[in-house]
Parts: sequence; C-alpha cells; structure tokens
Amino acid sequence: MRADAQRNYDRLLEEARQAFIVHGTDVALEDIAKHAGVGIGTLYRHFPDRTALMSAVFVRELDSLTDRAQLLMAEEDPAQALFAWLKAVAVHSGAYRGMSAQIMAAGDGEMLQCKTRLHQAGGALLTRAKESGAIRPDAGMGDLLKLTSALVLAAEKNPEDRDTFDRLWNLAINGILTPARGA
Amino acid sequence: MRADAQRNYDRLLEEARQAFIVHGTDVALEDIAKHAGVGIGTLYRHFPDRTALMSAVFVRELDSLTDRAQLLMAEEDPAQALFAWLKAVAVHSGAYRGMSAQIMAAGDGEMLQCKTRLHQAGGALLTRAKESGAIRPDAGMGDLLKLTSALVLAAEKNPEDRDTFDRLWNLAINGILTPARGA
DNA sequence: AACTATACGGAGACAACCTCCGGTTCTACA
DNA sequence: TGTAGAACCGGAGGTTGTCTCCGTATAGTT
Repeated sequence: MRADAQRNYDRLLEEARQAFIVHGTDVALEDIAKHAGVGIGTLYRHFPDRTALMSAVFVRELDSLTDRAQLLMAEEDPAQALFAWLKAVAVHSGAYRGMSAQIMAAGDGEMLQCKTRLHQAGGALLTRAKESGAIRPDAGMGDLLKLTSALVLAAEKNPEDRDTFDRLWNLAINGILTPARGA
Repeated sequence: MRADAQRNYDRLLEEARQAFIVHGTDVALEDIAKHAGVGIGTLYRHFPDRTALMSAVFVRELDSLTDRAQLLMAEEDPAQALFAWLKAVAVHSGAYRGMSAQIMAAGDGEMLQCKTRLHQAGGALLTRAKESGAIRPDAGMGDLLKLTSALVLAAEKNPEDRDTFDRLWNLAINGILTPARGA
C-alpha cells in the first residue's frame, strides 16, 4: 500500500468515526470525504460502500469489548458479569446511532466479522453464567446480542428519554412476569 | 371532498397498504402512485410525506387490535391475555416491514395517533394483569409496546430465521435469569 | 531522471424525495 | 343545460445523496 493511500485510509477512518458519533451513521459520505480532505472517489475506493466503512470503524472498537469480557471473567457473580458486558456492548452501540441496526442484521458482508467477534468475546462469560445456574440454559449468545441491540435501537428512537434502554433492559433481564412465582 | 379526490385517496391508501406488505415501507412512493393510476403530485397532496401515508394505512388496522383487546378482557388468565394481545400487535407490525420502527419512534406527527390508540386499547388489559399480581407493577404500556416493537424490528432484520421473535419474546417475558430464584 | 503501477478526485449517471404550477375536471348554481 | 371557478390532477424539474468512471497526478523503483 502506497504511503499516501495509507494516510488517506487512516484519515477517512478517523473522520468517519467522529462523524458517525456526531451525526449518526446516516451522515453523507461526501461530508466525511470532505472533512478528511480527499475526494469522494478516494473514499469509495477504500470502502466500497457504507457498510464497509462502518464495519471498518466498528471492528476497531471491539478490542475494548474483548478486553472487558476477559476482565469480567474475574468478576464473582457470573450472571452480573455477563449483564455488565452486554451493557457495555449496548453503550458502545449506542454511541454510534445506527450501529446496532447493522449488528442485528449482519447477515453477510464485513459486518458479520463484527458480530462474530462479539460472539467470541462474550461466549466464555455466557458459558460460565449458565454453569452457575443463574442464566436460562436456552439463552444463546446470538439472541442475547439481538435482544441487546434491539433495545439499543428502541432507545435510539426515543432520544428525549434517556432511561429508555435501562428500563427495557430491566424488564428483559427480570422478565415481565413478577419474579414471585415461588420466591 | 370532491368525488374524484375521494376515489384517488382511497385507491392510494389501498395500493400503499399492499405495497407496504409486499415491499416494506421503504417502497418508492412513485411506484405506489403509478399503481394507483395517479401522478406523484396527487399522492403528495393527499399525504404530505411518507409517514402521513403510513399512519393513514396503519390507523385503519388498529380497529382489529382494539376489538381483540376487548375480547381478551374475557380471558381467564389476565397475564396471558395481555401477552396474547401484545403478540397480536407484533404480528400486525410484522406484516408491514418498517411499521414497528415508526411506532417505536412516533414522537410527533400523525404516527403518534397510532401509538395513542394502541395505548388506550391495551391499557385495560395491563391494568387487569397488574391487579392480578402476575405482572410487575413497574411495567408501563409504553415500555411494553417499545419492547414488543423492538423485538419485531429485530425479527425483521433476520428474515431467514422465522422464530426470532418468539425466542426473544420468550426471553423477555420470562427473564433471562432462571426463574428458580427461590422456586 | 525517467518510468510505471498505484492512487487521486470530481464530473456525472442514477435514484428517490418532494415542490410547483399550468392545465383539466368536477360541482354548484342560474 | 350551460357556465364559472374552485378543487384537483400530474409530471417536469430542483435537491440531495449514492456510487462509478476515467483522465490526471504522484510515490516508489531502477
């Protein structure tokens, strides 16, 4: 890769990251190119379409979530560790409006890589939590991530209500039925 | 309203309904106009923007959900009645890809009317279910609808997996934690 | 310094949304 | 029934955003 190409690539990635945070992932790609000081053609050469750019941005962020998962393996309560990690995922997705929708869909293409890395990162936490008996054995990582992403999305659509995610998450974690069923 | 205007209005509404079901609510409005046999200008005069058209379509569908809610008031188990109704809402939203996103957002504009009608329709069911003690008292109708819509949305994004909604719904209803916390 | 593979960048094709207004059609009233 | 004009029709075209194509510029090599 030529030096100028590398420079532009990095610059685009960083500008995209910021633009996604500020304006959401629907931001005009031309604006990103402009801010990065390159032409729109250059952007499209490096990132063939919007999702390619998104996934390139997000994949970088996943390191911190992987790290977080490993740290949380030391947490005493396995269920709480799992929940804490899923919430961290939510916070991350929430930072980029539109990311959770992509994660949720991610049927093919590069975005799938993000999803897969998340699965791997959280897998150990889920296994441990199940073994502890605190988590329903029929809960899969895929569904937990879908559920989390779905709630993030719901929260995104209600920006005026800051607590939306927490309330919905609380409902899902504890169930809507009163827990009293025997307690 | 002039007779021809009324005809076009009705025709547009019906074509929109079908197009939404077949192609999702992202379908090109020009196509709807074309199928209805009118110009794009006519469509936009009757429905100033896409959400106006969507809400006009959806509002009609709500009657059946209102009816359903009243029928379910006769159901023995209040919690099951509530869940059955929410699931009916989900089925309805699921029929129109993109509807649930609108319902969820519905901060202003005509779409709010749909949301409000849903609240009213389900309110009695929720109250009854809470009084029976089977439903967490801190669960509000707004959050339940948001949760339901969010799961519908998640399911929409995974069209290859038909059971997505049911699995997620099951997790949310029963909670992710094992119900055994004392049972 | 010359050469070539690589990268740049913007003009422009395309698609969708929405507006505007000249032309047409319906309806009310004489 | 004929007419006036209010209401409505419809598509041309402005606007915005996505993505492609290819002539031009440049980094890296010999």
